[in-house]
Amino acid sequence: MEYMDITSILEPLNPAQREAVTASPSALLVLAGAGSGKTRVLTHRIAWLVKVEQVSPQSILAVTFTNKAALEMRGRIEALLHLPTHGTWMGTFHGLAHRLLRRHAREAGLPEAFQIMDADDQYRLLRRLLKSLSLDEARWPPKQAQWFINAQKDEGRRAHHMVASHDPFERQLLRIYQAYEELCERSGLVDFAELLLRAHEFLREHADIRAHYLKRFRHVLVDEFQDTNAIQYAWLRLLTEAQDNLFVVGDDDQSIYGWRGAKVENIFRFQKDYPGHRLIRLEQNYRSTGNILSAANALIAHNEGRLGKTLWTAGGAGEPIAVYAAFNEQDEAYFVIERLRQWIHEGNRRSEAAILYRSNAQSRLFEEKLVAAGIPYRVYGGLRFFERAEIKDALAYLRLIANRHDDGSFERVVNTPTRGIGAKSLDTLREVARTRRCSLWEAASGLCADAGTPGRTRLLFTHFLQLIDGLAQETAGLPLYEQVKCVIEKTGLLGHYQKDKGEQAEARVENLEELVNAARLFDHEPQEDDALSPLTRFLAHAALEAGEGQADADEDCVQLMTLHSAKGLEFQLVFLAGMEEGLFPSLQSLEEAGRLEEERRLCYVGLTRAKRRLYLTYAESRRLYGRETYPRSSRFLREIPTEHLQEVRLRGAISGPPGPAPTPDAEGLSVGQGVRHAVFGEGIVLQSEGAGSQCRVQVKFAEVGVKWLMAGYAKLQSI
DNA sequence: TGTTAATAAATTTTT
DNA sequence: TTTATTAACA
Repeated sequence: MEYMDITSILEPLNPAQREAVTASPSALLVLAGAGSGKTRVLTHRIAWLVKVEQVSPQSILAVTFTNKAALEMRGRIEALLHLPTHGTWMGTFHGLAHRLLRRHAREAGLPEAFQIMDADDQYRLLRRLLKSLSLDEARWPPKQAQWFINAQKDEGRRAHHMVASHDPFERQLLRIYQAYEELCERSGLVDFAELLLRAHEFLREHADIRAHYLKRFRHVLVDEFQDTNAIQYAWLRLLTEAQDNLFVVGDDDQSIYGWRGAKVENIFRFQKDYPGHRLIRLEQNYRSTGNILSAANALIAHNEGRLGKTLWTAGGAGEPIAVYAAFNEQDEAYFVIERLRQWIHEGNRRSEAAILYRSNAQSRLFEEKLVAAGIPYRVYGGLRFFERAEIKDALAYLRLIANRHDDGSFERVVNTPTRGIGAKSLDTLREVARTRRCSLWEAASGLCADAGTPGRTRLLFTHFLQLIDGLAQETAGLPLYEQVKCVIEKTGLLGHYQKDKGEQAEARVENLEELVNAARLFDHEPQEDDALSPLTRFLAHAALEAGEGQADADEDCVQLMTLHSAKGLEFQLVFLAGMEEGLFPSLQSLEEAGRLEEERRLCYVGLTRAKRRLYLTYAESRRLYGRETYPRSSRFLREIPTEHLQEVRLRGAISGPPGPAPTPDAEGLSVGQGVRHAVFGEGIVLQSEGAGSQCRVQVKFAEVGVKWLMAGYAKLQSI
């Protein structure tokens, strides 16, 4: 019987995969190309450890980036082992850090009832904070402060670690960071980056507890290693002192989240920090045709400093990649829809076709045309369930019940539905809270007790406070879904949306009902975490797993998504739309050298999503932000050898040599192009207007900023 | 308090 | 062009 199990673990593997799965103890880096069976290696490795090496599932720590990946891994391992895996710490970095912090809240310096803020909560908190610091939002955009703070935390830097910069702007940001930390501390709030940072600091500073986990986790496995940021890497270092138990899988060519703090360099650091490591490359691809792979290989070869990897397939070359030069974006969408129609007509599944694009804004036209053609489709991205306004309102009430001092939640619902508590009352309330350095809840209690407060204000606040206190008492012993139900009814939230006759109101009511349902299902899930109340667990779940984007996943429909969200997926038929300079690679990525390489990796990801048929399309003219632009075709098209491409011509006529010809406009200038000016120096063309002698171009110069120039006079030199 | 007009901005996104 | 946010208004 044992023997059979080993067969099922090893048989589906190729030699390289088998080598990785059965490797004896040592740090191991698996460089897994797109479609080379990365997840399979990871899951089979775990199965191997448990079945053959007799490692207890409890001593395995497996980390992924998304909940989806974690779920998939768990499912596949259970299928492989015929065993439940609940004893295994398997989850996202954030999920596991959260688990650690809940377990050791006191040692980590957190209140037992600490709450997790999602990005939106964090943004709102910062907006309030900036206001309370009397900083002008226009000069200090909350988004920028948020970005700054998260970037620091991702690097493991606390405000007090940082030396005040000479740059006054950064100095102010640092002050904001400082104030933000204090505010979070005071209100028991933890943002996403804080989960990781706090867990790291806590493990670092508590040698005894660290020793416990070091002993426990005999094996640490990491998926998508190229996406780890500095603090995640430091975290892994702490947990793998033994040096021989870290198994990471990743692909430097698929690192596309550098802008979010991910460090491909971690792969190189790994090689230095774990000198005894082994490196295994998975280069056999089971997904795409030979043409697609050769194109992808050729494209990515334009990047420097790669670890190097060449995908190959045992299958045939397949069809060439089709390139279509559309007149404009309308024509492009029209072309794609026609080909989709054909595909469906041939009896293929719609869900096996995907339209991929660089930016979300591009989806609109495809959607319009798909609607007109009556083809069902699904757009990925956008608001997820737990991010919807009405759901966040309901959760805010629940959070207030769990923790009265959660000011963000207080502000969110104190006047939702309207209770006559307007901006003025809130201003006084905030003022009281600030001077007394207390929470809004305490400030409101204070106002109610103070005889000097105007009667109306006092009445309204008393009402609100009683509502929350009352709800907390009433729902105390109830099952979770009853609690949720009670809250959305008694607070008037449900009634508020039921009365509303707006377009979205009906959907909102449905969503609130769905929330009750989600709570019911959640309560039935096996309880992994010890002493936590169901409500606390549910709130954490809502923040950490925001849910799916759209519900109608079961219908067979065409998939629309950005290149980023396509990572990890595969489709028989792929359209890569908008292959234009300035769009893809995006304009802003042209300004920094490293970012162009990331765009190229993104293109590599896009190409390797296709299993059988791939279309690359671009428009010779595109309306962008209400202006007509005449972009050049993407350099990425030109980086693919023409032997793998075939230009598509509508209306039959077959053209001469395959491959896209660059299409400069009359002046030889196009958006995104680098230029040199005799006086202003080097810059990038942002847009152009008019034609012939009237042609004007807008150029962003490195030194003198953005300028409009007459193309005829400026004597711009292409670079 | 909710609506409307004006204004500004405009990649990529998971946790 | 669309979208979001904000200030002014009824």
